Amino acid sequence: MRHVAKVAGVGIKTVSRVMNDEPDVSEATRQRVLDASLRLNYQLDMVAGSLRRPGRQTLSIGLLLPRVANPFSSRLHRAIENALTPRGIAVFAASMDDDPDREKALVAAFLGRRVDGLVLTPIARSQIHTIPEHSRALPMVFIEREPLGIDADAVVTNNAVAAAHAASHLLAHGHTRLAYLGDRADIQGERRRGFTGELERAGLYTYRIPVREGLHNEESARQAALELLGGNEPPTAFFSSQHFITFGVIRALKELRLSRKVALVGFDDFALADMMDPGVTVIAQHPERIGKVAAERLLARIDGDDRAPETYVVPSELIERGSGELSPAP
Amino acid sequence: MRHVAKVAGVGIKTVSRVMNDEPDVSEATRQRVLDASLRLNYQLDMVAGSLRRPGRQTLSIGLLLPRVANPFSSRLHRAIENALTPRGIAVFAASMDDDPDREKALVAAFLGRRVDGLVLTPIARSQIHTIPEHSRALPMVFIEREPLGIDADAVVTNNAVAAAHAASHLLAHGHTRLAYLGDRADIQGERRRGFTGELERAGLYTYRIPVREGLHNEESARQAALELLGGNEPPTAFFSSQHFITFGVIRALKELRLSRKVALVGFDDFALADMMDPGVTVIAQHPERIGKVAAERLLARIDGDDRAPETYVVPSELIERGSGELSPAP
DNA sequence: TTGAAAGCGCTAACAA
DNA sequence: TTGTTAGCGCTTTCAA
Repeated sequence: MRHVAKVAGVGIKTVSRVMNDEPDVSEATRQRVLDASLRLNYQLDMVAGSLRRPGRQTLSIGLLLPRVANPFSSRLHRAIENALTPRGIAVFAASMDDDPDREKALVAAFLGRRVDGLVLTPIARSQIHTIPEHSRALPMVFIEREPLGIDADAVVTNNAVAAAHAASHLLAHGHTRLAYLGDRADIQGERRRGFTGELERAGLYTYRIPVREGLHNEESARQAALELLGGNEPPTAFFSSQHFITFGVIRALKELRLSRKVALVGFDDFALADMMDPGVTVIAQHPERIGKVAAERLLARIDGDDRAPETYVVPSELIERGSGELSPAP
Repeated sequence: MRHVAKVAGVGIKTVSRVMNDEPDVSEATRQRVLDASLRLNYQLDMVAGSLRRPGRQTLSIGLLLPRVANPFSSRLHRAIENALTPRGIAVFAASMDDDPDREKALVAAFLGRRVDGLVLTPIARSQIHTIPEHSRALPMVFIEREPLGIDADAVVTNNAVAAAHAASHLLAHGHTRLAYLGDRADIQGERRRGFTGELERAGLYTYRIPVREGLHNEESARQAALELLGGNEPPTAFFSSQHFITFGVIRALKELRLSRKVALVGFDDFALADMMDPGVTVIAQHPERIGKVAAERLLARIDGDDRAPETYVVPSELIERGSGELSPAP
């Protein structure tokens, strides 16, 4: 920049003004500076600039996802990118892999890079240990789960209501022997409670409803489904709390040729769900909407909004495709 | 940092040494500095540090993907993250949406943030206009396509060979009326040439092979497939150059109840491909492998490797699942 | 409208 | 082993 100033025959501050499109520069000097910067292949250094700028903004944010390659995460990522790119904000993205230590390390890495804000899907039960004290005031938005031990906005799906809806949907089709398959009990507890709560309200003995949690992948979900279907009093309907669990159930049902006999409602929509046989009824979350709301909240906080933190609930949608509308064999 | 130094009663450089785990600090002073930094909630500022470090490394790279939410992109992203996180390098990710202007703007945004390297899946035909002159020497790795107008490493799938393999696979099952459905002719030209080239070698009149390109989404692929199937001399086998085109063909075949009559081989594997009816035969790329190689090349370049750039070819794999093994009706 | 000086938080080089 | 000084490239402040 100093070099450009010299070549253009102006002061260094004038170059800064031109590069940042600040007013009060005569068109003539503007042109001279632009010419010089082009000739010298000059490019403004945002990193150095952020050091002196008030608030030290870096125009970057950190995004902590369960896994960048998981479809829900990546759609969320995209929605957030869409909202931030127009403001010139770049996104650091990282995967946490259900590992609280990794979550903590990644938060530290982003804080060290002086991001202007953080969007995170928390893994750790409480954020007291993941967010160091000196950064509690950093603009932050939590997704999927409200923060514990920290005050910040959150954007969540209506998990309990949606799961209850799935339960009543299956009840309405005549099922009384239902089963719940889920991942981590702490994270997806809302879904389980919504589901079993509704069954209880309907007068079912919930202790007779098998609840299998801690299913971390497609294969363990498949195993769990096979086991239940092989037991006595096998379920006539499944509810799965996550897309890969749904995949496991689909496999189990297909293997046993029960796809058209046993009902299934899965949380999370997925590609080609309607092309399966039968089509898979799902509760579709709206990652695009969730990401958009989260990004907007983050921007508002970055812009100084200091209202009390709120939790925003984004409704999901039950999409009937066949598998959830099967009735139990008489 | 100055503050921590004062509280610990040491020089500022000693604090720097401790925070960066440099040697030659006595355990006693180390502890005093650590105590002080904890008491003051101090956190090292990497942004400021990068300003003075030799080579000005920021420990961040830019990753330019077609779309972060597309499964191929996000798996690639994950593989790159896996290779770079252990080195403490953070990843800026962004979507280009097939828009050369956006590509250029994002490159500029990352360069302005002084990333240590760039991984990109180029959209623009030539990179002369997207990579400004002053950054031609920045460590860079191209994915899916070799760079034009710039010298850099590239990592690609064996597109032509794989597509030729798909062609011979379909020929071996007795097909003579085949069709090719593809996205952008410039980007996926290798696949088309590999496919039609093999048919030519087998003695087919390739001018009679319908080639539909420019299919930008599932719906246009579906339309194209429906049209071909409704014409005279409908194809008995399809080759699709990309996962969403495969989806469109699957839809078209299902609508016409031809899923078990007309063969299909799709480029790119996808979730539940084996659960379709019939299972979908695909050429599976290995984004994990591609990403790993790309990240390793980038790290090598960052570490000063200055050998002549090379193109690395990562083999793909034809996975038989049924749809590609159907024979034409006699 | 323009420019000079100070300093953001840090690390390299060198001195003690 | 420790500390001092200079300066990375920029923007702010303030003076011209």
